[in-house]
Amino acid sequence: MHIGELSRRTGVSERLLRYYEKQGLLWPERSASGYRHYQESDVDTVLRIRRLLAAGLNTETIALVMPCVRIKAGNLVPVCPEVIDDLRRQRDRLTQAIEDLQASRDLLDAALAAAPLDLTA
Amino acid sequence: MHIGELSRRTGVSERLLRYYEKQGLLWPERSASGYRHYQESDVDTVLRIRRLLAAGLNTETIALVMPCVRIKAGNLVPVCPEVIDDLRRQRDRLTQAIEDLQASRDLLDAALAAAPLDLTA
DNA sequence: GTAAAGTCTGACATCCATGTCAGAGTCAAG
DNA sequence: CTTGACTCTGACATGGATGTCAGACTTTAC
Repeated sequence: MHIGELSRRTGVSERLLRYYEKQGLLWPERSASGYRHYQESDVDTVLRIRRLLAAGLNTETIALVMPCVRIKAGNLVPVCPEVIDDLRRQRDRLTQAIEDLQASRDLLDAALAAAPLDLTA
Repeated sequence: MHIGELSRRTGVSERLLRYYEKQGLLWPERSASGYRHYQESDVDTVLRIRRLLAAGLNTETIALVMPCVRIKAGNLVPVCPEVIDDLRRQRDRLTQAIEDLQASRDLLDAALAAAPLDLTA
């Protein structure tokens, strides 16, 4: 599909889709005339990118994990031995981020629990 | 304590402490001469702010939750019923982010598991 | 073959979280 | 008092994610 359709289907502007590509998060094929051509799976990829961004990761970090994610999804398995260390570090960073988010959520839960239950009573 | 000590104890620059105040995340008292005077509990507050920022929240959102958190910590309980919905939404967003990060981490784990174990052999 | 819609690149603009610096006032130790 | 460390405000700067616009080319529909 072309960029317009991907934009419509993901709700992400064409501008950003091109930006993500420049940051190494997407690698659409190009037609002879230069038009970007995306796979069906890119819809999912873009949504995943958006969630990771919303979770506080930057494009550089996301770029690190995307290729392996893709390869795993495509069942090509063993991949990029030279980035194994990067992956391990990334995994640890993800773990830290998860813990932080959980702590934050606990905080919110506590605040909600402290709120009056009879709001409109 | 003054801003310098708070900065040292939290590792957050004075510049940012003033910025957070301007964004409504901190409300230190002021001495007659205008010096900011922070509570012990502000050390914790600042660390919490940092975690929330790292988790992808912006200062505006954090400002929304901080009063409730503070009141909860201080046991003053009932607070801001009008932001309850915001808090719930925020919590759901965090849950979503957590799940996505976990999914990403699982993918990384799978990729790592598929990697050759005899890298240097 | 022409018009409309879609796409390309590249530039400029904005918002947010930060850094840095300057000039002026405050405080504490000698 | 004076000096040095600390603080205040305000301005300018930057990097990252994003918007918008312009000018040129491509594709599709008639």
